[in-house]
Amino acid sequence: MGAKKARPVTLQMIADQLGLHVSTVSRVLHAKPGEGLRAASSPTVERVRRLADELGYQRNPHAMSLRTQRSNLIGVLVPRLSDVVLATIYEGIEEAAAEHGLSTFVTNTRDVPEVQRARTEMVLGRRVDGMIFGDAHSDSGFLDEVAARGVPFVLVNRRAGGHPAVVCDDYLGGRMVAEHLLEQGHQDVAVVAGEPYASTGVDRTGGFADRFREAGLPIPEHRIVHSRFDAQGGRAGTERLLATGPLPSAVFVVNDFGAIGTIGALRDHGLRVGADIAVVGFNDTPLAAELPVPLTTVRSPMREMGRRGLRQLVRVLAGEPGETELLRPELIVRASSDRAQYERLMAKVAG
Amino acid sequence: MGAKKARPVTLQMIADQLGLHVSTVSRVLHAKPGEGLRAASSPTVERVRRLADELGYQRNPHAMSLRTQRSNLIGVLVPRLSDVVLATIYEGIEEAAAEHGLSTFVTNTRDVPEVQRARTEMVLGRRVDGMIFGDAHSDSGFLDEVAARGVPFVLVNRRAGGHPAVVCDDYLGGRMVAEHLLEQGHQDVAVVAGEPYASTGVDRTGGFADRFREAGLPIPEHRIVHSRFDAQGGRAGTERLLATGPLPSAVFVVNDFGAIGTIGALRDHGLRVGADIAVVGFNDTPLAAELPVPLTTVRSPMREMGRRGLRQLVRVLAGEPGETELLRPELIVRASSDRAQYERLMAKVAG
DNA sequence: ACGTTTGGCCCAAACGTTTGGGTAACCGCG
DNA sequence: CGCGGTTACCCAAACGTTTGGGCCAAACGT
Repeated sequence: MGAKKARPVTLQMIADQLGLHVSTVSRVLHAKPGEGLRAASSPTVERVRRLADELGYQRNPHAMSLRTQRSNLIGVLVPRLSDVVLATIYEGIEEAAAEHGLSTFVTNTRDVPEVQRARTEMVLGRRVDGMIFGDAHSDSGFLDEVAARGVPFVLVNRRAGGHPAVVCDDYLGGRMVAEHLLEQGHQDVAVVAGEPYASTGVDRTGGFADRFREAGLPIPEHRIVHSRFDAQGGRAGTERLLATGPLPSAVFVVNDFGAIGTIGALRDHGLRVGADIAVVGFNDTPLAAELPVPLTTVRSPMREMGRRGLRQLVRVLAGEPGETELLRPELIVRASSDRAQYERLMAKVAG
Repeated sequence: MGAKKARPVTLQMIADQLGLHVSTVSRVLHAKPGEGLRAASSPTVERVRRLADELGYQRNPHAMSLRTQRSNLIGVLVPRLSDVVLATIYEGIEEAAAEHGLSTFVTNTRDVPEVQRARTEMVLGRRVDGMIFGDAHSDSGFLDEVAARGVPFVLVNRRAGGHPAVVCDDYLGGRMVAEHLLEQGHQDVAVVAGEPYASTGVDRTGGFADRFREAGLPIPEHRIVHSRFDAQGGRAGTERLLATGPLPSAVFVVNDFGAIGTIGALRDHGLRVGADIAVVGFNDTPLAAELPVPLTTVRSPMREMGRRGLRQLVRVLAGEPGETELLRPELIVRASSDRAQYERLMAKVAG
């Protein structure tokens, strides 16, 4: 039979064993360099330190949180963690949090406003020091309320209402895609634009449309459809596009997973991606490169976004003002929209 | 300017405002039905309840944890959350946890033993009530230690060393795939078997190989390669397979993401999945159905696995013995390995 | 020689709960 | 009228820290 779970070591035990007072031990073990210098003589400090890690002392976080009114906990809300984009951002957050001695709670809101509210309350009930929202909706009413309550937070992934946010420069990303398609000679293009409440899709679409307008090729209304961010959404959006007019020569789907759905829908209509029609996604998720016809997409620094989001939050917690950061995207051209690459690919398959 | 962050409401405040003692308020608000019935008269109970939610009272979890030595927190370790399989399992865990009034910490270990150790210590340092490991290695030394320390835990995703676990019946899943390929007439098959320390890959491969052996077609050593669980791994494993002999007629990749890499590698070699070679994955991740040639795979109840894992942990926390559960997988046949479906698909594209 | 500093530590309160044990007032009952 | 039993509370300790304020003795300054 295993060891019973022994009662954890406390400052008190250490103090008793050394004939010291608990406050002394506390200062020795936890005082930041600079204060608490006169807490104990250096031989005493040594004895305390030695005994502490001999016994495997670990500070009780509940007692500490209770006393200091600081939990070193932060809450993270995302639409869904099974979306690899959000999962990767969260990995960045968690990684950086650990480096700062913080722990994170993360939870799904499925983009449902009531769930966002409920989960926020529950997270706040856990007395987190701050929050990170990855699921902001552009009508920022809810976030305004949270801000008004004095809860420190930052946004990642999506921006909203001028709250401090760390996001990809989605507008620029959209422009880059447009630029690329223009270079490839496309004149009649369409967009599967994602959810209208998410700045990601809106900004990507905005940049894309602006660039085409500047090129004298404004994109008509009916060439832009909204959809969910998953494969099903991409598929449905694409079906709608195909139903409402002649075939465009290229389609920009604001999300790689949506693009997968688009590719499926095109296939169902007997269309060959890369030959009959160009497709471009966004985010450069790992599967983009591996598709039978590799997908052109825009790489967004997701992990870095998480890391920086956390760093911003730490700043806010320290009382500094939160800043908004725009991270630079990078266009990754592959066969789904590049004639030359496509030809080479086909040559290989045929050969 | 927003409201300053008001000091949260405490039992004390409620008690003072009502001329009651804090202990009375505590019992009124938190006593389980059955005890504390005689804590207060029903008009008093009413007054307390009303005031409490008028002021928006929320119990301070740190104070409670400190006093009761129970944190209602559980720690979850996974290889990586950006793997949609683990993310989905975690969603199940988190969902069920919320229903039980528990909160979860989750963190990545990247399957690196030192990281597993370090993160476990950090999680335990947060005084969680129990843990769920999704990253067990089959040499279960580390987990044995954790168990010996009296930490309550259960495993999900991968089993190891007889510790209570909730996993897919991977062996059966492997057999199902073999059965299917045998029916399709395959005689020379290969396996991309994943990491050798993960029971998932090992069991799937085991079931698959056993069934083929029973059919009188034992799979030679060189037809089984190990690899990482991601697309890169699948690609690398497949390259090795292709380099070491004649082309097999089918390849079983123990993970959908690996299969994506396999498909990419095959494409690079000018091979058409579904025509020149059959491919089967595992897990039925959302993209499997949406691939240009939809992927045959085995559906494993990932979310349910998470939910049940948490339920097992709750049982263990209640002092009952933890049980191991095997969840039933389901074969999903698609065009990547089914001649008829493939023909139909091609007919549509051509037509 | 005597006041002042400072080094090295102790004291005690406080953070917000929970919980085992009171204790008055009241009721019913014989 | 006296007594046991409720009913409706209150009391206080405890959980493990942190932190502002002591206090005593030794070292220092003049």
